Amino acid sequence: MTRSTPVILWFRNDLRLADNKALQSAISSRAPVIPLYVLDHNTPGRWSRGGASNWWLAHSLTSLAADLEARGARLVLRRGPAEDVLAELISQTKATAIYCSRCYEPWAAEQERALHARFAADGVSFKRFAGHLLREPEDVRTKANDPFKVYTPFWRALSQGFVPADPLSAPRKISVPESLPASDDLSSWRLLPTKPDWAGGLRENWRPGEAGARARLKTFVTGALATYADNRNRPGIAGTSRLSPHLAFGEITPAACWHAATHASAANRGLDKGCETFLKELAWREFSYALLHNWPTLPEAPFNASFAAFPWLVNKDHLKAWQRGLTGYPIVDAGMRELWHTGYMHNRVRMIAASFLIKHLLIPWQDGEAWFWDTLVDADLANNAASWQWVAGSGADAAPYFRIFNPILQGRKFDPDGAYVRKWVPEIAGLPDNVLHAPWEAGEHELRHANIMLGRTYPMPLVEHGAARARALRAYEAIKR
DNA sequence: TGAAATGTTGGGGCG
DNA sequence: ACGCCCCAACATTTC
Repeated sequence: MTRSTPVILWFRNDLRLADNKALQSAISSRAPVIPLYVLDHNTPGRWSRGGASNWWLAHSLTSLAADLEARGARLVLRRGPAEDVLAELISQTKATAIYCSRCYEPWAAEQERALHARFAADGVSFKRFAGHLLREPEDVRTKANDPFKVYTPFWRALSQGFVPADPLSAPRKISVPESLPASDDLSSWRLLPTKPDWAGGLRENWRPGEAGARARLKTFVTGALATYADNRNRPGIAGTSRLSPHLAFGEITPAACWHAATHASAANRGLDKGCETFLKELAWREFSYALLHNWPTLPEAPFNASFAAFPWLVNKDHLKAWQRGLTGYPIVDAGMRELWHTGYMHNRVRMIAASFLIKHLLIPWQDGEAWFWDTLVDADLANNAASWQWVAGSGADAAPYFRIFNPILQGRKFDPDGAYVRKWVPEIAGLPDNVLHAPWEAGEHELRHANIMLGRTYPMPLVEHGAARARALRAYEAIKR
C-alpha cells in the first residue's frame, strides 16, 4: 500500500497479466494501480457483444479478478460509456494517468483521441499501448505507403525478418491504493444466461481466462502443431489450435503464440511445415485487422463496391433453417449445430456453411455475419467481417465469386469417415459413408435401416445443389461488368 | 483456402 | 494388323 496518487489500468480486449505492456508500464510508474474493466455496450454505432461472447467475457473477467487478487489487487467493475466511467473514477480517486491497450474497432481510434484530449486538459495523461497484434497496422504497408489489399504480399511484409519481442512475464505483485473504489457485482451485469441456461455446451468445451489460454497454447504446440498443415482442414480431428476466443479477448497475445510455435519448431524440425502454416493463420488475423483499420465500413458494406448491386434474396425461412442446422446438407448442418452448442465452428466448416448461405441461398453475407457475431465465443469484428467478405467474394483478396463450394464434395473430402457429421447430426449417423453427405441418394433400404424418414426425421435439401449453383452464377452476372 | 465443363491422351475391345 | 470407338484418367479452361 502506498499513499501516492494512483493510476488507472483500463482493461479492454487485453484480459491478461502476462505480456501486457500497459500493465507493465502502469506498474513501472510506481504509483498504486487501479485495475478497471468497463462494460460499455448499448453505445450507438457500435457492435455490442453477442450472447456467446458475453458468456466468455463473464468467465474471463472472473479469471482475471482471481489472478489480480493473487497479486494483492482487485478488479474494479463499472458499467456505462467508458468516457463517463473514467471521468467519474478520476474524480473519485484523483488518478493521474490512464494506461490501456489499443483497440482497433472503427470507433476506437476516435474514442482514444477524444479521451486523450479530454483528460489532458485536467492534467491526466492517457497512455495507450500495443499488444493485440504482432505489428501495428501503420507499420505494415506497401513501398508506396498504401495499405495492402492482397494477403500474400502482406504476409511477406509482415513476416520478413520479423521476430517478436520475448513475451513479458506476469507481474508478481501489484500495489493498489489504500482504499479501492467501489465495484459493480459481476453478476449484476447479467452476462450469463439463466432461463434457459444454454451455456452447457460452452462450459464443456472451453476454459476462458489467461490460464486456460496458456494451457491451450501449450497443448497445441506439443500436439496438433506437428500435423497442423494437413489436419487443420479435418473437422472430425482435433487438428486446429482453438486459440481464437483467447486471442479475441486478449487472454494471450499473438506474439506469445508466434513465439511458442517458432521455438517448438526450432527444437524439432518435424514441426517446420505445421509452424509455417500456423504463422500464416496468425497473419490472416493481422490482415483482417489491417483491413478493418483502413476500411472502417468493412463490417457493414462490401469492400468491392460493385457488390452493392448484388441481387440478394430475402427468405426468413431459409435463414432460420440455416441457423438451426436444418438445411438438409449434413456438413452444413453439422457446422451450424456445433456453433450453437459450443460457440465455435471448425474453420473449414465455417467456409462451407458461409458459402452455402451466400451462394446457395443468396442471403446477404451480413445476415450470416450477424448470426456468427451473436453465437461465436471468438466473435471478433475484424476477423468476422473480413472472413464473410472473403467468402462472399466482395472482400479484399477474396475468393472469386464463382468458387462455389459443393457441400457434398467438401463433406466427402474433409470428413471422409463422417466422424464430424455423425457427431453433430446424430439422426443420420446410421447411414453408410458413401451416402452420409447426401442422404437423399440413399436407397430405401439404407434409410429404413438407419431409421431415417427424409423430410421428417431429417430435412430434404433446402435447394438442389446444381440448380442453386446455376442460380448463383446468374446472380453474379447481374453485377459483373 | 473449388467445381464443373471441356479438352487430350492412351489403353483395350472389337470388327 | 489396323482403324475405330469407348472411356477412364488426367490436364486445361471456364464459371
